[in-house]
Amino acid sequence: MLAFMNITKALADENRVRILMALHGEEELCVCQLIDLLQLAPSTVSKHLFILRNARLVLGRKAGRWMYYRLNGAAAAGVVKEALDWVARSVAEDPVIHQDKARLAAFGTDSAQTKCGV
Amino acid sequence: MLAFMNITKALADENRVRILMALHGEEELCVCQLIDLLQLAPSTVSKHLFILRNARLVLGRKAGRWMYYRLNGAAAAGVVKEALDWVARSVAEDPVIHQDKARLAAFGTDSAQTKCGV
DNA sequence: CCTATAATTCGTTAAATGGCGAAATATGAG
DNA sequence: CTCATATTTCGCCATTTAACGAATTATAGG
Repeated sequence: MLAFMNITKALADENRVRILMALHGEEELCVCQLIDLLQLAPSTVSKHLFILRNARLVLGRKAGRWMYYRLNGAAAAGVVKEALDWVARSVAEDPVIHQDKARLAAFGTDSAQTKCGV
Repeated sequence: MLAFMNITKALADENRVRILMALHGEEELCVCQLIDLLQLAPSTVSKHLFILRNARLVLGRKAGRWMYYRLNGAAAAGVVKEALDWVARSVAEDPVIHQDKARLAAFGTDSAQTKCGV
């Protein structure tokens, strides 16, 4: 029950759902990209990522100075996988999510914004 | 997004998950049975039910002095149905939920506890 | 070694949440 | 009508949560 409640609590925040959906489109993203996307303080985004990691919804990989996050996919428990699928199906068409995807695509082509060498 | 966040916020409380799972086993339950199950003040349970109803996870039916609640099943939107299925699959084996089911079954046979004529 | 940068941890603050009891509402019984 | 009962609404309090900035940690580069 604890693991399940960690997941539902993690999903009960719009910014964390936006993070999950941003990762749903991309292979992985570094923290600075998520900071740029959500327009929140680095410490705030870091805490959100801690909560998502704690719920096993995302996985982190450290590479030099940068920390990359991705969805917990194949290795994830059934509960986690189903949660991620449900979220993706439910908000894929949402305007906020679409806007985020467009913004992320812009980062990709705009070399000035690409700080972390992605 | 608002509707989806209403669902995730509704699921982010253990007592509300217990209510959903109690309803998953039974056709419908009246508020007094849920009060007895959760051992919470009537006003507290009522607020939880409001939140679940607001998220469209449950439906209410008034019958005389009693209010009966049931899961929002066939009539529910896809998001809601998938949420309920995910919850059921995820916590069906949880000891707390099992205990609740046993307790509910006891209510059924113990006529002293059965206040609302079910 | 020293500096700059990415990310996290810590401490604080404002807002949201869950709990209760009291009061209000609605309905059935006498 | 009046009383008792089931439920909800309201007001309050304690706890949790999301946000920030400052301080800390880790790493790359000069």
